[in-house]
Amino acid sequence: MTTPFAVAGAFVRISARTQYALRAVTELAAAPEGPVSAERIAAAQGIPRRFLDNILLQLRRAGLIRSQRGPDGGYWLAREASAITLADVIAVVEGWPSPDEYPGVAQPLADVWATIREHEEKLLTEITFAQIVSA
Amino acid sequence: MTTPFAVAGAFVRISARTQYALRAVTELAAAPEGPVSAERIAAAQGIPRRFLDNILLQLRRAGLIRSQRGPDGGYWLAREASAITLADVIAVVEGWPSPDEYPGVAQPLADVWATIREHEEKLLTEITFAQIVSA
DNA sequence: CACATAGCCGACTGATTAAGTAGGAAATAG
DNA sequence: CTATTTCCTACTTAATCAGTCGGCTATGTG
Repeated sequence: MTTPFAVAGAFVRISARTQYALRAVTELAAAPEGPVSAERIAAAQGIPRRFLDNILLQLRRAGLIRSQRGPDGGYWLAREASAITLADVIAVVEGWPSPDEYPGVAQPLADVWATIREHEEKLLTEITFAQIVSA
Repeated sequence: MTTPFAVAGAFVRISARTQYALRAVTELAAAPEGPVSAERIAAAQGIPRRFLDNILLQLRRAGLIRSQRGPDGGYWLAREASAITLADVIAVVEGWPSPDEYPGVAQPLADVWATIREHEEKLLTEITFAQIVSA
């Protein structure tokens, strides 16, 4: 990753951390029953190993995934893939920020952002990882 | 602006520079005939003066606004407000980057970003500053 | 029990970008 | 000629991101 932000549009910036998180969860959703090691996820998705540890830890603390230590340990989804949305993951690693104010005549701009945000939010809360892996 | 990014959503991040640019153009769109000084814009929109200079320069070089030096000089729109879209301004200060690849099973995620991006782009290229100031 | 495996955890570093500043030069109106 | 206001390059500072480090803790196997 050369640029700090991977990008999908002028405004739509997705941090490497968020992408990695989404991809890791996707990997878990696609895996058969049983734990998947961080090592395997890292290899499959080309994610720096130590960084991934870090992210998986965060996801586990948030209750999205579970883990098991020791040999043949690893990670798995805490709920079914059909019950985890993209928004769930994003909320954990990025948080959902709140909009800010616009002075005077520029106030209507805020409505535009709100529209974009709502659309984004709708999409992300509707798409589950079950859909992602079956696409 | 305390945070580096003002934010409209989890992914939709708008830099201060871009916001200032949009607000400055909005100010020009709302103003009566004749030049508006950077000083006035800065005051009306709470934009750091020197920073604004910088941004206005960029907008002028891109041909979106025109300027006049000296007393009672200032800036005005190069075209009618109804012929300048939000996307025009954003393209100048941010540019429109291209999407990137997703490995293996996570590939469908790219489609989601694409959807978000398309919606965003559609909106931004449709909304003009005439609409903003009359909202 | 020893040992290998694999997750757990906080702190830290380096690079990049964003945000804003500085110092003046060049025009233009009165 | 003086005040005003834009023009322009370069610089400084602060934040964030991306990724690393070192070591600890749990757990299955022989």
